[in-house]
Formats: sequence, structure tokens, C-alpha cells
Amino acid sequence: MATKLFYEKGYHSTTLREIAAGVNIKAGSVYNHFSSKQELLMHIVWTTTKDMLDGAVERLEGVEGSEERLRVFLTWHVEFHASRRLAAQVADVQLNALEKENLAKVLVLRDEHQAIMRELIDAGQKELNWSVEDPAVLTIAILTMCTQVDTWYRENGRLTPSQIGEILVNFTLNSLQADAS
Amino acid sequence: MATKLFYEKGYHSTTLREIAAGVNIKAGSVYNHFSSKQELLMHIVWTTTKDMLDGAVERLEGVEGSEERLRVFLTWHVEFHASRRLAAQVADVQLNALEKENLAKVLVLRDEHQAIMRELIDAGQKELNWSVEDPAVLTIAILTMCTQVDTWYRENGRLTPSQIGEILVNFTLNSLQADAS
Amino acid sequence: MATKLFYEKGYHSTTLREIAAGVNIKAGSVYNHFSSKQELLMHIVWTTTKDMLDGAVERLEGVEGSEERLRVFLTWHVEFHASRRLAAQVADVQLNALEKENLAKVLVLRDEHQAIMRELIDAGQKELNWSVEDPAVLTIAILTMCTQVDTWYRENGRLTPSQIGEILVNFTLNSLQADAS
Amino acid sequence: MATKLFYEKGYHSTTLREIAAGVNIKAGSVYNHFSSKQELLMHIVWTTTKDMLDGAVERLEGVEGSEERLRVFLTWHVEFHASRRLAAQVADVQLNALEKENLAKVLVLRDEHQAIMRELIDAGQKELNWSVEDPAVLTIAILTMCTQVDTWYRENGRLTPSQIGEILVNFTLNSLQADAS
DNA sequence: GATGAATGAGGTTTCATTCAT
DNA sequence: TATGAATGAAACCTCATTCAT
Repeated sequence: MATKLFYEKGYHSTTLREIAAGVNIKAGSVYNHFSSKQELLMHIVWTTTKDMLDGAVERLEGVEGSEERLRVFLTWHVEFHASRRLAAQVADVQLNALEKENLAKVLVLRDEHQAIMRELIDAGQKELNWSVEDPAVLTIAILTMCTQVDTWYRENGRLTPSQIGEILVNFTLNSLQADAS
Repeated sequence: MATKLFYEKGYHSTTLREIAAGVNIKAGSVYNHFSSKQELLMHIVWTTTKDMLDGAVERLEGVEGSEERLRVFLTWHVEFHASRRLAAQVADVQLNALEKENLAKVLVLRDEHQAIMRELIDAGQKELNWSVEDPAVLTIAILTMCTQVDTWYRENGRLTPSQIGEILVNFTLNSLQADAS
Repeated sequence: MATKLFYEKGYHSTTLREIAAGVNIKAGSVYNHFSSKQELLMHIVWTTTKDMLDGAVERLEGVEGSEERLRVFLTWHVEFHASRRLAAQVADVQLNALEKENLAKVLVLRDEHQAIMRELIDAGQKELNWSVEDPAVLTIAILTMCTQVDTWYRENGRLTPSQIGEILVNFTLNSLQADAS
Repeated sequence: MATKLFYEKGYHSTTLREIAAGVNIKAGSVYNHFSSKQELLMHIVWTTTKDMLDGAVERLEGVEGSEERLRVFLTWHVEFHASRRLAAQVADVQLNALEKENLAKVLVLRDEHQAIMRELIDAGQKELNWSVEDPAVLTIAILTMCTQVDTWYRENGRLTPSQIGEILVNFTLNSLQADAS
């Protein structure tokens, strides 16, 4: 509920009263469960980011081959951001509403995640001679492209998360595997 | 100044006193220039979005050939979001702080802009047999990838806006021109 | 525990949760022992004030002679405020946190106590020709001087309560017995 | 007005709304003049304590002779606490409502003041052979006796501040000058 | 006797906005 | 144009108290 409200109105525009009303209690009662509005946000951002990271790591386990590994990684990324788009977007956009210390903790997770993507790119370049003009830029570009799915995906839309994932992965691999000759 | 503050802290967390202090006047005096904080935001979002759209249209004028047209369009898009990243990000992220009517007006511009991108994709597919698995998805995916540059570009970074533009355009065209056989 | 907290932070700044935590229960459980925070304060103030008064009366029983009676009375007063300084100060300073009716009850005790002191002064003046410029003023002045010991006495200080008592009693009697000629 | 309320109800029981109502403005408007309730308290405590100290120093200037110097010092002390009893009591009793840093600053002034009193006692003992059983104890005892006048003095009472001052000074000197033989 | 969760009242503070000067 | 003071609405949060378990 807080997730939905933070998504719809942003952290600062969402009031404790609204959050409380959403679960049929009064504002003060929220404090029996969370010690502050900030902690509530942190809880959402943290668990979401952690799930995203853990899910990626888990899915990569035992997978061999640069192409398959990137495919698995990005597919998960897209599906995650589509199927949990509310929380995912909160974890993305409301980052700047986190207090400094909380932000720092979350950024550690995000850096870790991005590092994995970078390794996948580097590995493909080395192993399969992928066409990678600038690994740093492409790492973040591809990642944000997939992340942004949480921005425009709609539950009752034409495509499923998994279909969207496939489209984006194919688009990406098409480019990476392009003949650089 | 307001742009910088909205970028750093978000609309709702930025106070008129801060904005005023940034230009060495007092809060009340802001009202000699803008009739409300909301109007200030709208001014930023509107002019930024309009510049982005107008710039794209202008640069496409007289340009022929699907590849070159897409190249021109995306290059502008990236360069714009890099070199004006503060305003661009405000125009993007603070959209949800706009009041309904203001939001509607801005969305018209954004839709118009996105429609151009869609036409470029469709044209290339028809004219050059681009590999476009799903034009709707790729339209928005490529666009957001380029837009998100305003998220990670840094003025004193390794690459110039124009270099980044080239990398992303090449990445995109590599994929679109991939042999679908 | 409540006494210590009221002493350290004052009645209004002490929360029931803190009081409860001090005796390893939760806030709600306090109500199994006291019916309200106010009653808790009243209990402390009342018993402390009563002990002070009763102690004085008790020690005066059977004592003869104005000088000895004043000596006994003040000695007790100082020792009481030194050795029970926390409670004594709460009973003094937190008076204004008592609800009207409770306050009234306590003031009865305090008036009674002060009346005894006044009688001792008057008796000495009549009997021993003490130098008493203004009995009302000296009554309260001497009393507050001794009461304030609860303000600065420290358990591990240089002097014992009884030593301090003697110093103050001597100081007082020195003045009262001064030659007024 | 704040002084009166802090005096009557204590810092924590006085609300901003009450303070504001006392000067016919709304609660929020108070913040145009003070940045917090705490600052308001600090202002009162600080200026009051400073006035007390400065007044003492000023009145001692050029005065010769231990007896006269003590007389001048204590007279000022009593008159100050009688005539400004509200503020004086706030500066005394509400000390524990000050935040740590503010408290520390005020204690510096108070220590300075007490040091002067101590010097006066020591000087009289040395110069005039005053009967001082324990200078440390008597310093604080006499001082608190005079300070506590702010507790019981009433504007429309029987005696003026100056009359009370004389009574207490005489009482004190009577004792100090008592024949120790 | 103890507890966790709920509540309602209220507190301090923030802030966009107004307006007389 | 600029300002300082005022305001009203609302925000987050605290807390004594209640009560079902």
C-alpha cells in the first residue's frame, strides 16, 4: 500500500494518514510497525533492490556461455521490473528521498548489480568478440533501457513481461553480435 | 537555480525560501516573477520539453534517408539530455509533481516526440528492412535508453555528450541493421 | 525508577515507556500498578513530603529547649534532603506538574511543616531573645537554604549529610544568637 | 509572555500556541522571531542569567571592604530575584529543559557568578576573621537562600525587594561576624 | 500480570502564499 | 521590485491510555 502510494504520488507527497488509511488504521498506529516514514521507504527500496540483485545472482548460477548468461540476466531484469513495476520504480525514482546513510547502503547493492552486468559484457567481448564500442556506456545504457520497462509496462497491455524481455534481449544481442567488419 | 534545486531535492522538498535564497531575494519576492511554485515548475518542464521537441524537429528538416534521420534524431536526443541533464531530469522525474492540467499539456509534447521516433522506426523497417521485432516496444526502449543519459552523464566525465551520442546510435543501428536471416 | 527519571528529565519529559523500560516491563503493564502517570507522580510527591513532615515531628518529640529543638528540626531537614535528594527534588520541583487537587493536598503538608519551623523561630525569639529581624522571612529563608541541599549534594562528595547539616545549623544559630546590642 | 507561561506551567507544558496567543499571533508566526521553542527558552535563560551576573559585577566595581562588598553583592542578588522573579525562576528551574549545549553555556555564567561569591567569603574570612565553618558549603547555601526569594516573593506583599534584601544580608552577616570564641 | 497494537489528542514545525509598507 | 511578518493548513511524530489476548 505504501508502495502504491509512493509510486503514485512520490514519497514527499504521500502522507502517513494516507498510508494508514490504506490499511485501515490511524496515522499514529503506523509507528507500531515502522519507526518513521523514512524507514518505511527504506524497507521498500531495500527489499526491492535486494530481490532484484539476489534474483539475478540466483538465475546466473550454473549458466554457461556469455550469450546465455546475458540472456538470463537481462530477461530476469526485465521481468522483474515489469512484474513488480510499482516497487521497482519506487526503488528507482525515490532514491533521492532516502537519507544519506540509507542511500549509501542501497547504492552498494546497485553497484554490485551493475558490476555483474559489466562482467557479462566484458566476458562476451572477450569470448565471442562482441561488438562493444564502449563497455562502460553500454553497460549502463542497456541496463537502464531494461529498467525503464517499469515506467511503461502495463498489466493489461498487449505483451507479457516475458515477451517484452525477449524482445529487449534480442535487440541487445543483435547489436552485440553484429559483424564489426 | 530552481532547476538545480528541483533536480537535487525534488519539487516537494524544495522550498520557495531556498529558491529565493539562490537568487538572493526573499521568498515573498519570488511572486513578483512567478505566480506560484507550480508555475515555476511548469515553466521549467515546459520549456525543456519544448526545446527537446523543437530541436528534434529542426534537426530533421531536410534530412533524407532512414538511417541518417534516425541518427540525427537520436544524436540530438542524447546530446540534449547530457548537456542539459539537470533540466532534462526535472522534466522527466518531476512530471508527477505537475498538476493535472499542466501534466496533460506536457504529455502532448512528449507524445508528439515519441510519435516521431515511432515514424522513424517504421520508415526504416519499411525502407531498409530493419530488424524490428516489435516497433512499439523498441520505440520506447531506445528512447528511454537515450533519455536516461541525463541520469548518469557527468560534465567532467570521460566522454563528451557527442561521443556518448555516437556510441548509443551505433549500438542501436547495429541491432536494427542486423541480418535477420 | 520513576523517581530517578522524573528527577532527571522532569515529569512531562518522562514517558511511560521509559518508566516501564526501567523496570523491564512494557508501557501498558504499568497500569496494572498505577492507574495513571499522574498518580505515580502524586505517590512519589506525597510519600516524600509526608516522610519529611513525619520525620520532623517524630524527631521533635520530647525534645526541650528552643535551640535544641531548632537544631534537631533543621538537622533532620538537611539530612533528609541530602540522603533522599532525588525524591526530595521531585517533590519540590515537580509540584507544578501536579493536578490542582493533588497539589492542594500536598500543600497542606508543606504548610504544616513550615508552620512548625515558624513556631520554632517564634519560640526562640521569645524564650532566648534570638535576633530575628523578620520571623516570616527568616522562616522561609532558612528552610529553603536547607531544602536546596538536595540541589547540590552529591553522594560521593566531600561531606556527609550529617556534616552538612551541622554546618548549616551552626550558621543559622550563629546568626540567631548574635548579640543584637 | 513566554516567560510568564514557562514560569507558570514549565517549558514542556507550555505550547507554542499558548505563547503565540499571548501576543496575539498564531503559532506558526512565532517562527518569524525565534527559530524554535528551545531557542526562545535559551533566550530567556541566557539574558536573565547574564543580567544577574553583569549586575553583580557592575555593583561591585569600586566598592571596598569585605563587609560592604558582600552586602552590595547579596543585596543585588535578592533584589534581582525578587523584582524579576518570573524570569529568574525560569532561568533556575527550567535549566533542565535546555539542550546540552545551551545548558553548558549557561552553566559557565553561573559558575562565574558563584566564584565571585566564593571570593567574597574567602576575603572576609581572611580580612575580618569571619566565622566560616566551611566556605564551599556556605557559599552555595547563602546564595541559594537568596536565590529562592524568587520562589516566595510576591509583588503586592508586605515587604519590598530591598527590605527583604536587607533582612537576608543582616541575617548572613550576623552569622559571619559572630564571635567564634 | 504482561503485552502488542490501536487510538485520539495534541505538539512542534514547515511552508506556500498574502499583503502592507 | 523587495521585504518581513502573518497565516492556515497540514505534516510527522509522540504519548498516555485502552483492551483483547
